[in-house]
Amino acid sequence: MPKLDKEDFTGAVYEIVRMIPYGRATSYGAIAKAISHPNMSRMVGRVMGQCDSAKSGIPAHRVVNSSGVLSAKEAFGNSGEMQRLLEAEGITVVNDRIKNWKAVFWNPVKEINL
DNA sequence: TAGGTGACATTGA
DNA sequence: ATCAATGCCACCT
Repeated sequence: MPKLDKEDFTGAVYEIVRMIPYGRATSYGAIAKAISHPNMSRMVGRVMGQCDSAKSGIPAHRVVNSSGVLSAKEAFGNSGEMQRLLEAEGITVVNDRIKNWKAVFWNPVKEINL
């Protein structure tokens, strides 16, 4: 398995997030697993927080926690910006939670190994 | 250099 | 639904 430096880890996370299809979303843990680091969900979150989603072209709004809750919305400059972006893609969000999360969830591991 | 604290989490009770 | 325990890394003192 590939040994990832912190920069490589960051880059890997970026790639995964960019792969997320329109109208879908995934979780931090899923991304961590996708790069062979099942316990680094929080690091993924940290990377997302540091990355400038708008500038990097990374749809960070498609990344939520395992329950489909928008934990990161405040990182978008707050005020439901994240929710708005998701709804713009056809994802329904209620009380900071993605509706029908099970169906919206996108599994990166499947796509990568494929 | 070493140690302590925090983080966009996850899981189980 | 809410609370507590766990674990890994990055950053600051």
